[in-house]
Amino acid sequence: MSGKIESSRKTLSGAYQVILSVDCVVFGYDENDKELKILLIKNELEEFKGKWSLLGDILQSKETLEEAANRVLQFRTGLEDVYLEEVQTFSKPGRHPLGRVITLAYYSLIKIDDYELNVAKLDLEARWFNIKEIGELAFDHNEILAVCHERLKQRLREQPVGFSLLPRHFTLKQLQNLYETVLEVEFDKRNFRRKLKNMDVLMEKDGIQQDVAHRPAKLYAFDYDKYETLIRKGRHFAI
Amino acid sequence: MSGKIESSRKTLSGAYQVILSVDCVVFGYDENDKELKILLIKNELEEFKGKWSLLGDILQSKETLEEAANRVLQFRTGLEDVYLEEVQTFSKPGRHPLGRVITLAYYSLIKIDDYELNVAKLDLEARWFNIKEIGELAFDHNEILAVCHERLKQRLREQPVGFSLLPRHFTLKQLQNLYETVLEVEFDKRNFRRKLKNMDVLMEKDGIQQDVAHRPAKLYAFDYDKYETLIRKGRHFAI
DNA sequence: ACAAAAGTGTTTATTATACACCCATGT
DNA sequence: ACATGGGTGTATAATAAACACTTTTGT
Repeated sequence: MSGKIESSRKTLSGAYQVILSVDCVVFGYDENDKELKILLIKNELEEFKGKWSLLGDILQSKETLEEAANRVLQFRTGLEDVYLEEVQTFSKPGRHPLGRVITLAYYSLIKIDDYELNVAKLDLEARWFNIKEIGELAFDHNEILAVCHERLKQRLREQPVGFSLLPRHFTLKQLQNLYETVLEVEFDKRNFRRKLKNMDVLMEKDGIQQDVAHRPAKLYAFDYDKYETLIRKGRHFAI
Repeated sequence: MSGKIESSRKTLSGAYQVILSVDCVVFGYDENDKELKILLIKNELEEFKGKWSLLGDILQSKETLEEAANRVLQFRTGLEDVYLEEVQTFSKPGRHPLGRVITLAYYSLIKIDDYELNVAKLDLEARWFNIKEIGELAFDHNEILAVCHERLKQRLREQPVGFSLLPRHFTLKQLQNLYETVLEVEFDKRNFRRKLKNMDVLMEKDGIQQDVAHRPAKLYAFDYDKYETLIRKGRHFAI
């Protein structure tokens, strides 16, 4: 490795340049199958014929990386204002067969129902995959997926991000199912509910669950103001 | 923002390219003054005359970003194998006055004593600054510093990274001082020691503190094997 | 003998865990 | 009436927090 330091120069002319891309692991939670899913598209490069890829694109000149990631999400899902978090770079010199492309991995959480509403309009070649049944992806996307999945699990335990995967109104059982599925653990129903009640970050909604063949459950929504109050008190969200 | 998606193309020719740099917030802990310090160098661009900068450089063709960050650290401090963590990108189009330069922020933890040993050899224009007395830096480096400082505090609470800021052998008081300085809180001595004892991640060393005008304290070192055992048991390091 | 920091236990409050039954609804 | 999931409380264990004195060393 060279020990030379380039930034001592007073001009940028001739400096080594790269193509920067963003790749986004789009997570969705399927309540029927109780599965965590990710959205993939067919890759178009000869080198990766038949393989699936994460949603990505090359950074454009007038946007930040986060804006690029949002643009990709908007284009591929029709959704705006989705939860998006930068994860890390993948910069091995050989990771792209056609040249030096360095990618920034993001993960995103979307309400799978909202997405389904947009599919018809978008005429997509995208598909949802159960995260447990992902084969070999293009590029280093399996590695990116693994890192993002790990990050999601970590965040889910310490930040109120899970609500981004559920409909706006949900039952406590749905919330518990989500946590159990993604974290691959089981929680005691009473303790889980007590924990939520003690943190006091949910608001009760008026309606109740519809069309179920048993006692309908109460509906809740995440209450951001209550969450801020929790944080102001120096407490943390934790499951 | 354009809604076009470029990655559908089957070639990279003509794609928008950028200069990628790494910038590293180098933290050191000064035991005498009980201060968290960072290492800065004089900026050389006309636009930032007299301002100080983080340690950085432009990514070269055959290295990863992490390798670039290590190269910068090696060049500027003479140290290898220092703790280094990727934090986040800074990609606003106008952040560099001479062109589109996107930077990857890292933070690094070094043993300030080791560094001092190397200063003579290196003939550096670098200086340590108390993190509480940082003025206006070049570029968006104040923002980068703030984000990295926040990240350090967070890591210090949940990961055994603090030991990278202390000499290999340290007293429990030194460790507590470090935590109190960086986190800006105070801990009860007995509770702090009990917590460390219960986690069982330290090994006792044979020697004792030298040249102090009071009862000399026992010396300890971080024990990575014990830490791994802790993790294997499903427990976490936390202060 | 004095100064200065090292080292050490107990009590109390808080939080986490384990565990089982009755309730409301649709069929 | 029965099947299905909804909803609730208590006892115990583990962890965190608050708090003060004796010990060892150098001067």
